[in-house]
Amino acid sequence: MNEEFFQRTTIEVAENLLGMLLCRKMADESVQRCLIREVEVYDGVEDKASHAHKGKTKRNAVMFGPGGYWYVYLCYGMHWMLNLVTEKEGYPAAILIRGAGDYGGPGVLTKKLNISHSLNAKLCSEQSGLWIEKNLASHPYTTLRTPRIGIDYAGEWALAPLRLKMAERC
DNA sequence: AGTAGGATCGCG
DNA sequence: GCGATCCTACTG
Repeated sequence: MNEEFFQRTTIEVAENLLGMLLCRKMADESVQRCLIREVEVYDGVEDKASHAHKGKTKRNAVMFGPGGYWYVYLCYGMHWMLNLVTEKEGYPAAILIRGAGDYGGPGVLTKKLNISHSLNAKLCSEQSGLWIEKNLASHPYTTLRTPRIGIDYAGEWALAPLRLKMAERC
C-alpha cells in the first residue's frame, strides 16, 4: 500500500481496510496474516473520543502526521492499541484495529502479534515488520456500522456509527 | 511532585 | 460487574 491509499478520508480507508490482511513478521521470521474484521474511525479534532481532540501532545503527535504510519499506545495500563494513521500531514486521524483473524479485541490482537510501543510512529510497510496487504482470496461480506466501544464520555460522538465490522452476507 | 482517568480483558 | 495496572497529561 502506498501513501495514496492511506491519505484519503478516514472513513474511506476504514471501509477498504475491512477484508484486507494485517501482516506481521514474527520473531522467528515467519509471517502471520490476519483478516481485518473490525475497525474504529477517529477522525479530526472535533471528535471528542479522539486523542486529537485535546490538541497535539507527545503521545498523539503521530496522528497529526501523514497517513501510513502506526500509532501505538498503552491503554488501561496494560493493553497496547494498534492504530493506522490516515489523512494528510496536519489533519489528525487514525483507525483503531479492533479485530483481525481469530483475535477479538484490540488488546488481545496486539498481544498475539507481539505489537507494542516499539512500533509506534513506524511506517506501515514490510520493512517495519507490520504492514497491510490486499486479500486475494476474499469472501463476500457486508459492512455493519455501530457506535464505538468504551467512549461513553464523548457525548454525541459516542453515538456516531464509526465502528465498522465485517458481517457474513446472508 | 502528585494525581485522575482511560479507544480493555477475563473472570465471576 | 469489577479489579488489575501504568502511562500520559494536567494541576499547583
